[in-house]
Order: sequence, then structure tokens, then C-alpha cells
Amino acid sequence: MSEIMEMLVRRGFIWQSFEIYGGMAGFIDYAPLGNGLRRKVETLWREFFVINERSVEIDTPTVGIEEVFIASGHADGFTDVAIECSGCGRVFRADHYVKEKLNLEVDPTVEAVKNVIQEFNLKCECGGDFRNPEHFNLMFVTKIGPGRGKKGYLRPETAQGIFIAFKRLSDYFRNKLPFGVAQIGRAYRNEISPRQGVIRLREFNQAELEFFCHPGEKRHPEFYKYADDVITLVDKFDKEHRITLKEAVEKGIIAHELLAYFVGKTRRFLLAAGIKDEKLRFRQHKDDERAHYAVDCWDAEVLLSYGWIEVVGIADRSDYDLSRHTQFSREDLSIFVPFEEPVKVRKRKVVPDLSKLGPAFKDKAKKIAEELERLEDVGNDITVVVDDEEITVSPEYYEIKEVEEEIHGERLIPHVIEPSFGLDRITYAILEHAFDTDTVDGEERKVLRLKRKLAPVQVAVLPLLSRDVFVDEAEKIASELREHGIYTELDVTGSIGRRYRRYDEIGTPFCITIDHQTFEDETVTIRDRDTTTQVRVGKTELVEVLVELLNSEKSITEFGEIFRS
RNA sequence: GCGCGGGUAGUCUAGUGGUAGGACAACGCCCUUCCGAGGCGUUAGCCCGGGUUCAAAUCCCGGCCCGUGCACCA
Repeated sequence: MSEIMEMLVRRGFIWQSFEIYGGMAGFIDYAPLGNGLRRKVETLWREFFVINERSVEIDTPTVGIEEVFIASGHADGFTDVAIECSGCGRVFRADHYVKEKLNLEVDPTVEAVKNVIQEFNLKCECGGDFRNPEHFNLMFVTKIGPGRGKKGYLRPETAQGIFIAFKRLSDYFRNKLPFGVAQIGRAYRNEISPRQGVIRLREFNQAELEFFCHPGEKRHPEFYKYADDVITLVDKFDKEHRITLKEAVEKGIIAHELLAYFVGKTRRFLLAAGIKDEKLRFRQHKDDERAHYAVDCWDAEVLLSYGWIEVVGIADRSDYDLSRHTQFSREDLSIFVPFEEPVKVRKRKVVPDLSKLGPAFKDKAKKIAEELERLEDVGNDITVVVDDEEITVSPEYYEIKEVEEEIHGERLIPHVIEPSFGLDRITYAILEHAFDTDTVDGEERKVLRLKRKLAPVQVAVLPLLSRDVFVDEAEKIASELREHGIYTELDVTGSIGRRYRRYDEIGTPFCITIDHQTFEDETVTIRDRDTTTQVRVGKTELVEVLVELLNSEKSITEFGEIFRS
């Protein structure tokens, strides 16, 4: 186990789930400190992507019904059959492999594939035999309700819950584009072989924003905020660029301004969370790498001990999801977008005469009329198709009128830009980038240099000695800090130096020490984790000073005289 | 999923068939005027299941977990 993982487990950031039963790969427990940190990362994310955006946050079920994932395309793997070689261990998608080797279309079912393999004695490229074919899908299946129940899946991403609620959401925003909808929550993928600690989990935390926009207006009014930020980009040809976002858009490296806006915002968020700029890059997905729904995709990658790891995916999903759900649910998920000026259009319209259609066509009359109204610029005898029946309607049943219409807008399916964050990976990356060791008097000191606002324990109150008077005073101060919402720990055990080390290791930015002088002049010391310097501050101003320190990056030396430097 | 290497207190580690040892950490008491001090004491361990054997942490088989290479990662 790496030095940092050893610390994270020992100090209570993360633990292996189901440990007393031997554990299960792909699942972790967030221990007290790790949970605190992740919660704070979520809060920071909300500040960026909900509060300071035209966005709202919702929460939808983690279980989804089968229809959702058929529409979304995630269930395709259902009908995919995988075959694995018993010799070399390679896994192929069976129908693709059969097509390639035998030039044969095979039904993508286990039975059909099995028959083909036997009939043609199909071998692996390495000459090995294939095992029995199996269904291949990374979604967890579940059953809703008793008995045979209804088939459901644990969601593989939070996004679908947003797309499904689109009509309600659009209405909530009074049908005005653009708008964003965020969701923070768990998602599940039944990974074949989860590895690398928290990097690939079977149950993980996502923070996703679906930003719905006009297909022709992929811009953002606040792009100027990030336009001049210099970032590292790796394009789909593996070419590295170190340029501003503005240039990246102008040169067409990033497809459009809105995508670039979210690249910039994502970068600022990650930096605010403590990711190091020099260990951060944005990489464009290659053409064969993109998900089935994406037209362009940029990953934020962070350099960790595991290599460059994807922590955020920023995808232009176009109208893929809303179109698919329109098709499968038969609900209209388009939005009416008014033109700036109404457009006048002259056209010939077919106006059905229901008083004649009715007696002649009886119960079909209504449908025929609807079909007729849909047509324009027609000849004399019109043929329409109603209930698979061709019906010819002669001119006596309708009138053709030349009309001038004002068109006020158009219905269109919004496109969606999706920044999707892996919170577990980000939380881990923050820890790795914050982890530092330095040497003091030949002793190694481990320090977690977390951003102050993310530290799970913000302040530790430490009586210099374990005598009652010191401890009583420390308890009073700790209570006061807690009443003001500061996450405070009180620690009485061990020498003062040992206690400083403890809190350095878990990233606590400030230690308050009660010493002899406290009883002489009502002051305490504040010790800064990163510099280990101390200043003396009056007890009465302590809360105010700490609140300001915790919400800024100011130096403690601005708030008091240096003590024992 | 396949191959290789591992799994002994909270952590790290010694232990090749015969009573499981240490370090650090933690906890208690004493001492102590600021950066892993000291003294005394305490807690705490052989991943799980089966087999071989009089006897298994140790040998064998299977599983689980960790690491790693291949494959997979919509």
C-alpha cells in the first residue's frame, strides 16, 4: 500500500467496504474524515455549477425502469453477447467477431452465437477455444416489486433522471433557454475488474450538470471570465497545446464557446479544490473513444501516482438524449423558441370540409382531416394514409386557401452540454495533491495541505498541559467555536508536538493552544499548519479571526504578533 | 475474466510444521511552559473455507481482498 493510502485508511478517510466479511472490490466506505472532505467538495461544486450558473439541482431515483435505459442506449449491451478466449483471455463482442471472421450476420443472442461457434468451429485469433458466450452489460440489474416484478437497473449515470424530467424542468424555467440542471448522487457500474483503490468503483458519486441550450447558440455570456485563462489541451491527434481558451475556440480546437466555457469553469473549480495546475490537463476524446451519445468530449485529467486519470468529462451530447426519449416515450420534448421578429409566410393551405367528409368517411373523417391539414401546396385528388389504408380524397371535400401566416418561432430539441464530475476521484486527487512531507529536526512530518475551506476538521484546540485548568479553558474555547459552526476537535492526550503532528496529518489548518500566558492576558495562540508559525490573539476576537482565516487564504501574521517563531 | 506476486494487532514488520515476537500508533496514570520527549501500565493480530498431519501462520486446494501485466472501462 502506498504511503498515502496507508495514511488515509489509518486516519479514517476511506476504508474497504464489507471488510469483516473479506471485502468486495469496487466498493469503499467513506470514513469520517473522507466523508467530511467529500461533502465539502460537493458544497464547492454547488457554488460553481448551481449557485453561480443559471442552474437548479434535483434528486431522482438511483433505480431506473428498463424503458429508460433502452431509450438511453445503455441497455444495448443486453443484446450484445461477449465471447472470451480460454487461451489468451481476450473478450470480443460476438456479433462483430463473427461478422469479421465469417462474414456472417448472427443474431445477437447467446444461443445463436453458440450454434455458430460450434458449426464453424470458430477459434480465437490466438488459436484458443472460446468459452460459452455470455451477456455482457455493465449495469446492475434489479427487480421492482414482488413476484416477477418489473425489471430495473441501478443507474449508470445521474443524467438520465434529468432528461426524463425535462418537460417539468423546461416548464420550471418557463421554457426559456439556456438553463442547467444539476444532480449529485450515486451511480453504479458493474465493472469487470475494478482496480486502483478508489479510481474505479462499482458504486460511485457523480456531480453532473446538464446545460440545455439552443443548438445554434452554443455560447455563454460569462465566457469572458475564462477566455484568457491559459490551459493545457491535448487534442484528439495527441497534440499538446498551451493556449488561452479564446484561442482554442478561434482555432477550432474546442468545438464551440460553450464547451470552452465549461472547460474553463471546470479548471477553476479544480484549482479552487486544491488540484495543482501543472498536474491538470484537458484531453479531447478520439473519434473512436467517445460514448454513443457524444459528439465532442473533453476530459479533465489529473496526474496522480496512477498516471493521468480522468476526473471530469465535458461532453456535447447534442440532442441525442432528448430525441431518444421523445422517440421512446412519445412525449414531445421539444421547446418553443420565439424568433426575435415574427416571420410572415405566404402559403397554400388545405382546409378540409368536415360537413362533407363526415357523412362520406364516417369514423375516419377526423383523421383524414388531420392528415389533410398537414399538407400544403397540393394537386387535385389527394391521397392520404389513414390506419395503413390509402384513401383518395377528391377536391369537393376540401378547399385550398392562400393564406399569409405569421410564424413567431420554432419548436426545437435543445442540445445539452454535460460536465460530469467523478467526485470520488476528485476527492482522492485532492488528497494526493495535498499530501506532503517535510523534515523537521530529522523527523519526517506528514502534512495534508488541504484548502482551508475543505478541511474536514477546521480547528484543533490543544491545552499545552493536561492539567485541569488548561483542559477546562480548552473546553470552553472549543464549545464557543463549535457554537459558531466551526468544526472543532479538542485534544488533550500526548505531548504538544505529537498533537500538532496529528492535526497536520489530517489537514487541520489551525491549532489553538492554551498556555500559561492565556491565564495572564486572556490570549491564545493560533498555529498555522503550513508554516508552523504561531500568533497570539485575544480570546474575545478568536472566533472572528478564525472565520476570516478559514474563508480566505490570508496569513495568520495579519491577525496578531508572532509568538515563539 | 486470465497470468504473476502478496495477505501476521490500527499501521509496518519478524516468524519454513511444535507456546506468535517487535516497532510505531492508540488508551490510562505520572511527569511536562510549544513541535512525533521520558517512566509505568493496558488494549490489540495469523483473510475465509476445506484438506494433509499427532500438530498448520507455515504444506496443498478453493474463495475473497490487495498489487501488477493483458483484456474490459458505453
